[in-house]
Amino acid sequence: MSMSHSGRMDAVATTVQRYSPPTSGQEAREEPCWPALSEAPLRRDDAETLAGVLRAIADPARLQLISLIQAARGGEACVCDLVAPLGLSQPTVSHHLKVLLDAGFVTRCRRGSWAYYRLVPERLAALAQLLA
Amino acid sequence: MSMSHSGRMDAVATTVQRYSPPTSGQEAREEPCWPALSEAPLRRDDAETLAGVLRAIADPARLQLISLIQAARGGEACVCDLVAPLGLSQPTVSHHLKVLLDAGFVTRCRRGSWAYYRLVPERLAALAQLLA
DNA sequence: AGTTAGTATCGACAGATGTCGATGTCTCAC
DNA sequence: GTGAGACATCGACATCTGTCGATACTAACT
Repeated sequence: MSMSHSGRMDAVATTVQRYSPPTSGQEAREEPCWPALSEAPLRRDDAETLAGVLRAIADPARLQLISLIQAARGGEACVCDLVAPLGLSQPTVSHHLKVLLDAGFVTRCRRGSWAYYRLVPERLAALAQLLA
Repeated sequence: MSMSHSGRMDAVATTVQRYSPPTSGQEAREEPCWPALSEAPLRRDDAETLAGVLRAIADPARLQLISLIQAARGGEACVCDLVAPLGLSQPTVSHHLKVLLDAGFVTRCRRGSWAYYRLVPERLAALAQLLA
């Protein structure tokens, strides 16, 4: 409520469609405010954007990925640590991580030849607040 | 928090797969507790159940339905009131409402030849709490 | 009974999605 | 430079999903 809450979705849309990976590491970006679900009526394009974000986590493999990354030491995990627990092929895991990345639920950080993924808890929190 | 929070998913699963419509009207049922997303690691079947619930609302038409029902007078709306705002055919709207019904996000109550749908706000709230 | 109106179900179809093997890209070690 | 390992991308395929028109069902009203 302290921030402007009436911003439209356009800014969010671009953020969601392709979540720019932090080119140099950290994340220090505005967490966007979606229009609350209780603010009816929801416009069609707002609904599409919101549905896109929800669809990103409406998948068992991706939910397990979120869970695994959160539980990992240091709050980060690389792909090779996630393949076995999921029981899926490496390309498939990479694909799911990319979906989560594009939706802004995780960030990627390359170190050596490994790619470490971390959660963006504010993203989940924002979504939760929106549903409540 | 007052209720037992460590219940497994099995009971939930059946509730989710086919949400028994209140045969005689009211809703007075246990709202199930999913395993929190933060309680890692998430089992595969738990992830599937949770993903199923999320998929039910990860659709623009269904999000708009939720929004429209909530905004309707008396907190309820019949199908004929929802067809026009959504711009979809009546069978399609009926289909989406059934998805929401099966997932427990709405209840149905027939009065005359109309079918009135209401939200189950606890369902959304439970989902929100789970993501946070 | 017949008619009308509101919903639900069915069958079909196009488009989206999850999955994999094969291959490309990048980084490090030798 | 060569090779090996970690990850991403590509192409293909089967399955799932949203959508509609047609039709069946149900309740009210003549």
